[in-house]
Amino acid sequence: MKKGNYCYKYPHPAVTTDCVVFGFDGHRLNILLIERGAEPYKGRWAFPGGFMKIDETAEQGAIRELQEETTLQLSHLKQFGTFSAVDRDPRERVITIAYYALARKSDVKGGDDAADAKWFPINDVPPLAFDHDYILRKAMQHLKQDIHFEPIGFDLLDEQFTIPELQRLYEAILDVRFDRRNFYKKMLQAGILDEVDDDDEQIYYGQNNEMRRMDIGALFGDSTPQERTAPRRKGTKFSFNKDRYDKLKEDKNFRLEF
Amino acid sequence: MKKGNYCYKYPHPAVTTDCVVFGFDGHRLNILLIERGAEPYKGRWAFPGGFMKIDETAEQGAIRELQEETTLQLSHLKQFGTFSAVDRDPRERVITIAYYALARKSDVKGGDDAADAKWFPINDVPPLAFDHDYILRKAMQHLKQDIHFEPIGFDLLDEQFTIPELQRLYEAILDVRFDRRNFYKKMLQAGILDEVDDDDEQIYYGQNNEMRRMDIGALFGDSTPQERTAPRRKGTKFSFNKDRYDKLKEDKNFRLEF
DNA sequence: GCAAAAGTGTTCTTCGTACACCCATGA
DNA sequence: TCATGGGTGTACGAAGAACACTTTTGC
Repeated sequence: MKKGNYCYKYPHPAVTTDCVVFGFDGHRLNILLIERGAEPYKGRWAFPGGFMKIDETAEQGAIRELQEETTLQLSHLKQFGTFSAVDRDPRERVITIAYYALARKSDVKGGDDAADAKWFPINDVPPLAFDHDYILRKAMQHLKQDIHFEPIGFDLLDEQFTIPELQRLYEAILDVRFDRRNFYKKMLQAGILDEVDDDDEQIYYGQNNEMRRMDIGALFGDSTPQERTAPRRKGTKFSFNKDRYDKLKEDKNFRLEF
Repeated sequence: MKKGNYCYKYPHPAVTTDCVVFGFDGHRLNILLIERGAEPYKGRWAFPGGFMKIDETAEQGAIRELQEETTLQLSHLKQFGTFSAVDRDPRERVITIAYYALARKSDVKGGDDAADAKWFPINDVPPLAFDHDYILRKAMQHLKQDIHFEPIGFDLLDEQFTIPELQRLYEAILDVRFDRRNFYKKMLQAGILDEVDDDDEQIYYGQNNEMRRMDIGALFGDSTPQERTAPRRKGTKFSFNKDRYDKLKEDKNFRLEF
């Protein structure tokens, strides 16, 4: 007979949520960790998370804990596993429902209030509390799997990004190298990126000559992107056109794959 | 203050496991359901499952409940989600960790002891208890996703199977049609199937003439499959060579995709 | 002006897709 | 003998992989 105010006929485990927050610094994939201030594992780093309340869903709990501990307000959490090893918490039986989330650099600004929250490059993570090392490996596996087939990478970049930035992101997550030229081709031909007109500098457009045809956009019925007649400037920004992606995915059995 | 013998400072949800068992009858995908004998949802059908014990992992609990309720002994359970809607069980707060499992016809034999367990074609499922309709949709999504890239389909067929059987399975799960000839080619060229020599009848081998070259197997260094000189007999059986699959997957970044 | 990164195009090969015929089996 | 399903080959086109050169930018 244990003490406490909430009693049950059979033993109940405690239920927590944990959230693996990924970020991208332009070159490496990072995760956001919290330094534990209390036992067990005091002083070790762990994922933001905590006990689920009895009147909230696990996802609501994860969002709440994330906000409380890091001030980050993220809504697109992806549940990737529930971990239930019997001895994973020395205090009592605790199972944890794990999510991952993707944060933009712009999300993070101002999030530094949380003094004990810190970003770590994915390849340089300290030993974590509980079974969080294991959970991290699983999170990475799921992120790799998911980004392979869904355009979630854009959630790690700012609204506007360059193709090389995007490539570095994919390379960091999947731990592979792509040929720059093939990456360009694939991304642009996919037809889900909008070129952002940098208002100051339109000099380069319509300037040049020799009708260098590019069949990008020839596929789209209604939308008629500007035909390129000159090379893009260095550092040309693009944005992800989610509407068009959704439409393509629906219409054709289109799939952007990496 | 609730009554009971196990008391906690904060409220704890109950934790159950549920297992969506898929089977294949040669033409359609089926799932195994249990008729509930008690309230709530008495008389409705539900997935085998039940409360997780305090000293077992969720997976162990799912395996145990499955065995108890259906006599099926399956070990390759795949966790695909944890469901935590606040009102999903009218009795108390219950979250459920959901798995799916794949059963062979040979597994099922003798499993009929469980009088209240019954197979239902996936397209003809009665209204289910709790949120199990929703969970079933999620299970299907995950099965489709998984079979796309992992050779789990073989776990639904007997050890030996014909290519058309395999094709019907894929078609049933993915709800698509494949061209028979292309399906043969893809499967055989993948190099993960062993042709089973039907001991009675080797008549057809080495019999015929005109050196019909097939480059199947030319890729494998050590293993040297018999070169085909005559067409296979109708109903030729194959088996899945997991070792070779694992090796291919490792060596090359090989991936069997559907 | 030099190094590092950005931007572009072409060729070859691979793979998916579409498609036609013969054989075996059983009603 | 006819219908149904099983087993095999071929040809075309799309997409991925390999690959070189020019331009821009910042030290």
